[in-house]
Amino acid sequence: MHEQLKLDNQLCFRLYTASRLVTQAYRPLLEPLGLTYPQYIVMMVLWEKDNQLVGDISRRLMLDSNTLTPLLQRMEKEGLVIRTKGIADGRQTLVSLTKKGHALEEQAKEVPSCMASLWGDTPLSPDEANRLVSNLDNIINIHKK
Amino acid sequence: MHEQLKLDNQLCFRLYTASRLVTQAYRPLLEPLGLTYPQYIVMMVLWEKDNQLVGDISRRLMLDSNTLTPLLQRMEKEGLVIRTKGIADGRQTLVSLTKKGHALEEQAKEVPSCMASLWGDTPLSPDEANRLVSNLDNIINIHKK
DNA sequence: AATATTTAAATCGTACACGATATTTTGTTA
DNA sequence: TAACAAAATATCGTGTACGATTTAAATATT
Repeated sequence: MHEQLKLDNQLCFRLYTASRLVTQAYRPLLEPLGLTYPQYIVMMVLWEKDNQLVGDISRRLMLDSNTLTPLLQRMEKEGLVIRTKGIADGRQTLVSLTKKGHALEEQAKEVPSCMASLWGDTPLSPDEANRLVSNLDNIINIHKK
Repeated sequence: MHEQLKLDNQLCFRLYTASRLVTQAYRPLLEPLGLTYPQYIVMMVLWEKDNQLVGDISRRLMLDSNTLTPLLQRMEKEGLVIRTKGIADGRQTLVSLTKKGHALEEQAKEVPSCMASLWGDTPLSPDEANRLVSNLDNIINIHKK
């Protein structure tokens, strides 16, 4: 047996699992808002700044149009956003919040603290958390195109 | 704007992105083996110990049968594993490596070091790496059922 | 200006994830 | 022991991910 091929020695498996489990933990909080996790992060991008191009969202979330376009189409069908063809540049698509999409921010503002409370008894000090975040940022930067 | 709703303050988004990007980095290494990343971790489980039940793999990878069954069926179609009904307990399904599946370990043993070399110039000391792993394990344990 | 190249999204096909439900077999209980 | 509850997979439907290709519009070249 090749030692390096052991699952327990794999950082990637831990990332994969941690990501899945944390995303699952969001589900009961997001379901009342009618959002999936990917939809939630799109909304966060738009709540920060409305009227962004698909390309803006793409760069921010590091997701390509083959993922974003169908996702945004579903969100449009739900009445959360509107997609309009770019005026200056006809290739672009502008994504804007609807009134309903805007209003959702009020309900969503509770979500982060709810998640935080799930971690209440975690042995993860603020210092440790910062290090974790910066390590993840490093990993992301290594693999970013 | 609600500060906590900013994307940059979200640990989950970093986990999600890091996981996606690292998995993508595996692709060129796994493609020659004819494996996807989820298939690769199933193979790792079976290389460690052959002849395991779907339930064993399920507990190990924390993936349910609704994910594993189709995945294993595809792997069976590729000739990597065989699925046989349990003898003692007829509800169970035993997953075994084929000769081809066994043989693949030889080629796969290069994968971890190839991945490691991608991280060659990473400012991530062994100590830091250990801490990262243990933080991820904490996160996983918090959300494990 | 006509053609070629690049760019921004969209489309398509395949493979996960996962909630919900169904199926089959085993264990339990009245 | 017949009816029932529990367990192990499997199936189904929806929503991502992502490589590959296509489409349409803008820019660069000749």
